[in-house]
Amino acid sequence: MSNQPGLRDRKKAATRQTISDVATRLFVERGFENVSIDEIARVAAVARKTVFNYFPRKEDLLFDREEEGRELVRQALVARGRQSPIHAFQALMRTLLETRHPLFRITQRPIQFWRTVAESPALTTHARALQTTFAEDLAVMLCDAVGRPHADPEARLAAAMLMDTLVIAYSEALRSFREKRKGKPAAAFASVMERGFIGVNAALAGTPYV
Amino acid sequence: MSNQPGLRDRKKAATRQTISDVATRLFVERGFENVSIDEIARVAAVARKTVFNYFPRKEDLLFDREEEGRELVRQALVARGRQSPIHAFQALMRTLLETRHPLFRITQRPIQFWRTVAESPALTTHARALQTTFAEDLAVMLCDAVGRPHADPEARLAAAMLMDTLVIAYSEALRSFREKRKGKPAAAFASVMERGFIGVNAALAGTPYV
DNA sequence: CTAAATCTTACACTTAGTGTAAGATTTTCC
DNA sequence: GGAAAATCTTACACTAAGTGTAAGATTTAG
Repeated sequence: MSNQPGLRDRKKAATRQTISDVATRLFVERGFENVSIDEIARVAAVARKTVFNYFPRKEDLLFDREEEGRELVRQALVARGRQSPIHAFQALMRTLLETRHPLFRITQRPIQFWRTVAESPALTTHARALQTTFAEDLAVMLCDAVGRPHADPEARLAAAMLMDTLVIAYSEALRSFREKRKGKPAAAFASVMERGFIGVNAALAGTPYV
Repeated sequence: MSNQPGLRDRKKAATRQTISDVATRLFVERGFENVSIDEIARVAAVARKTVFNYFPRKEDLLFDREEEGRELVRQALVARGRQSPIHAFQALMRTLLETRHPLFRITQRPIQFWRTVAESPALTTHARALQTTFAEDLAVMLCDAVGRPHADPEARLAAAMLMDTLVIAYSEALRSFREKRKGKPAAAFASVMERGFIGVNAALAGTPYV
């Protein structure tokens, strides 16, 4: 089963990457609404339809790395041993922050990225939708971890609160980075995160999730 | 200053209502994506552009009563006396539930409404965006109540968690209504709500909000 | 090397949403 | 009561996102 990528797959990956790179650059430079798919296709030297082949919606051109975080959490939940799922999740987040994982690292790139998002209503809406989708997926993972049906409201509550916590903590880290003075971004992140975790643990007390 | 509505305003209100009614009926009957603005304009006997005059986006044709809840919360927060803002908010929600306020009442109409939303990706996304917007507005109100700057992460955390709680509680009430057997919807609502409130109060302990 | 599978492309089409200016109606003010 | 100002509706033209289809090009399999 030594399945090397093959020429076709390599070309596809290259095309996809080219389109994504061109689009991201143009969006950051000139704003999401001021760049048309036609222009992206032209600059990437590809047909308009090809852009839609890889990215069904215009917003997908920018948000292209969602699966990473999901997979990280999934792994941590299956390998959690005797820990409760929520504690495993919280431990993972603390580890990612302390080890300066790329997803949590604050540099100029994410600053630019999120400024571009904030300046576009469509992108802001899409980011919110992604957050909710992620929370729903997390809820399903939590249900699976304790063997409850997928619609369990306790899991949904936990997942939603955890995502809120992380999103707000991250946005505080970004702000702390922009306003140089007040301490390190990681400290701002941890401060909000620990407060949120306290809330989640209290809300879920007495359930198998915590 | 006895400013009665006047003919023009009455006509405007009537036109707006007609368009909204026609649109809602068609969406519920045939699905959001299967009804075009052209058709709504035709059935409502109005120009296409007039539809956009009243409802800038297609989604706005369905979500037309957002301001009510906001105003309810605003009132409760200014008239809260010596209560903390979060307790005032929670007390308001309990009252609305116990007094069977229209916004919380579960009948066939909201069931249909939310089924229509659930069947359309665009509407689902829009509903999520509205939830987040509401949470942000609530955060600002909380900040104002205790005299802190608007971006305070503690207020944002509290507001986001409160909104999650209410949305999930409401969706459980809807479900309890659909699956007749298990108890009254209000009980399902209260159960999730009280759990969420415990979490929020724990997360915000030690702050002026609680 | 040929045939099947797959990717890219060109073309045509639907629909959301915007801009503009002209026509119709309401309000205001003399 | 009537003319002018303000406002609403409408027609028209336009941009851009997103979809469907079928033909051409390229890679893969046998």
